[in-house]
Amino acid sequence: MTASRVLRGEGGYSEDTRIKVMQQVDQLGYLPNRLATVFAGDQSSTFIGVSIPDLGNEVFAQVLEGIDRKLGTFGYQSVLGLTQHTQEEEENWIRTVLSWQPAGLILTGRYHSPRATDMLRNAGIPVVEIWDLNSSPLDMSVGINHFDSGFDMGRYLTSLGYRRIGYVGTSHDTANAATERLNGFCKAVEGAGGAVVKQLCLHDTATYYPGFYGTEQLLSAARDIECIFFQNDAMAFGGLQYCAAKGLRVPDDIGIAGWGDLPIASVMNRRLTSCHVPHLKLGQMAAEMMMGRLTDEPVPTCTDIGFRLIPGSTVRNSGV
Amino acid sequence: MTASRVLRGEGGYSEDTRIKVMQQVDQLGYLPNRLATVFAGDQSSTFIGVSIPDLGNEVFAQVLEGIDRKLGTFGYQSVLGLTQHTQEEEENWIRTVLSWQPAGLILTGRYHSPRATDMLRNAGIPVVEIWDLNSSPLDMSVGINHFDSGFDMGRYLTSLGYRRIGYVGTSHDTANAATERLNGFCKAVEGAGGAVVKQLCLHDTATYYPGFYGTEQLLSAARDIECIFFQNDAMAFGGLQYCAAKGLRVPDDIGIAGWGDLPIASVMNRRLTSCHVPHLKLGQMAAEMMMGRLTDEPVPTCTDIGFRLIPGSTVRNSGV
DNA sequence: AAGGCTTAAGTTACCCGTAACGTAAAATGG
DNA sequence: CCATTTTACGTTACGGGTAACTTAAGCCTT
Repeated sequence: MTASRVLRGEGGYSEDTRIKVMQQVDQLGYLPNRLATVFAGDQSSTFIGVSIPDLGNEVFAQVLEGIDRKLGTFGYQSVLGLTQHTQEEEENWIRTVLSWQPAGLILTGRYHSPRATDMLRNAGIPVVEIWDLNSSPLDMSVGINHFDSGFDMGRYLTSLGYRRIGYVGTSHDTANAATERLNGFCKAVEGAGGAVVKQLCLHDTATYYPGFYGTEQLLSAARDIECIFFQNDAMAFGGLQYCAAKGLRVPDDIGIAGWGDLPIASVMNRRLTSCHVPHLKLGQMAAEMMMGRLTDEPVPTCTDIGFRLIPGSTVRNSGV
Repeated sequence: MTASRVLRGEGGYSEDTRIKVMQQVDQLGYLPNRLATVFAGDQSSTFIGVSIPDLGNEVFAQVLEGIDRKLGTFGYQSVLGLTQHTQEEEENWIRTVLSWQPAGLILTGRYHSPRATDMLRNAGIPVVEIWDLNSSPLDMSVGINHFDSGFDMGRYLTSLGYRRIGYVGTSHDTANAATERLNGFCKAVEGAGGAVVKQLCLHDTATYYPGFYGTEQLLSAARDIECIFFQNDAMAFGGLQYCAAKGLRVPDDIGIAGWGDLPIASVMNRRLTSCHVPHLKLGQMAAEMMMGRLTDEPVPTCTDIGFRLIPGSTVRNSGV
């Protein structure tokens, strides 16, 4: 009992006792059971549940890295959940992870099942919704406005004279960030007198190879496409390679635009037209907002982390 | 009390009671506190601590994905630890995560601090050491023999006639997998009458851009290098781009070999000489071994997941 | 030297779910 | 119809750490 005092260093014991206790601790290899502390309700746990769609997407891997590193500096741990973009998996994961009394949750995306929303509200713990900026979040939110980023890309491409544009992405839940980007993109393109002639939504992962064969499908379905906007950079690289393999010159024969600005872009000889999002910073900010809330500091409810359009050289230089 | 029975469905209650209990559960939004169950010692937790060096490296992100998905199918959760390749961070993380009474641990690498080893032994829970195959593991191990994979690459490159070879990697703890690969590589090269003329170990992350400028450094220090072996594919891509930028033809002027076979390789017009490791499968296997041990099934102590040399076309075709 | 004060250490109760046991009522059986 | 079994539900105790309280010992003051 006195041992508990010694280990927490709260005082009320003599130096002799402290030494005796520490000797026993060393000798027995004693590790405190933090479960008991949390269970007793004396303090909250140092778990933060973090749900991420998948790690095959480098972007989310970096967000998670940012989160976990920042949490680590505060002595907190991430409990991971890969929810594969589905609300159902997210709901199940939330139920499970809440039963472990986490100190808070960080969730990717703004759309949750009704039951999930209920549980989150009842849990009474901080929740940060990331990725998709949510102006009326459950609690806190950090991310970017995907609609706007798609819109900006659409405006940029049409400003270069592109009118007949294609889209290659993947389909998962309809209400996700990529769909918002596509919506913003279409709005800008159509507003400028262009047309998104074909939208291809593959039932596959949003990675390199689907980008490759998706481009093939798109171009065989609509030969007169002048430019393709991809769901992300990985798919755009796949498209770029398809063009190279088929002898299509980029940007002379066709324009290519991605989204997300993968690290590999930094060493490519040709800069991919894309949209940069500070992934690592996004993750760190999410963790900081969480920690701020847990330490009762004033925390902004909503943080727009911002994006930056990268003109690149895989689209033509200026209007025709 | 009867409620506990109803929720666990263990029987011994009437249908009327069941309905009444479930109504209350729905109404109150009751979620069981699994902490209490574990704490009472009636069952073990469903946490598995997973330590990974970093997620900037796509390879480890995929390993983690494999682990977490597989654990998820068994109703287990990963508690993440990014240990940045250092034993000290690993030890601290182990101490913390053990205090949460995890059901088991999955650790990257075979080298742990003495205290960490003590804690792991005393914890009395399953431990899987991944990545670096460990023939005498603490408990279980799954991975590949990195020395052998480096050796194979060295033998392959010398078989093509390369004699003056360079290496570009990063330095972290000396005793890690990349170092083992380099050791195997050097042994093979020297055994075949070649020489690893310069080994560059950058104090940076093992990613694209360090591969780019590392190549510059290496080539300016040793101009007569015929071929470069990189710590991983990301660095090799950086090297490839450096060569392209400087007008060095690959493989005519210089050979380039990476390691790890990144997904992006699948769409490159030129196949990077590399070594394929089934990352996702490695992670899944680690999770399966863990679950097997937890359900008292017989589990192999050591699983060699295997690698496959990819000849690629960034080195010359055959001996000079 | 008696009374008050400080410090060190021990005791009790609680957190929540469940194993183990207890009990009352209903069902079964001879 | 009473004895026995079964069913349904209640009670108690426990796990490990700690807040709150109690006790014992040491110290000082007048």
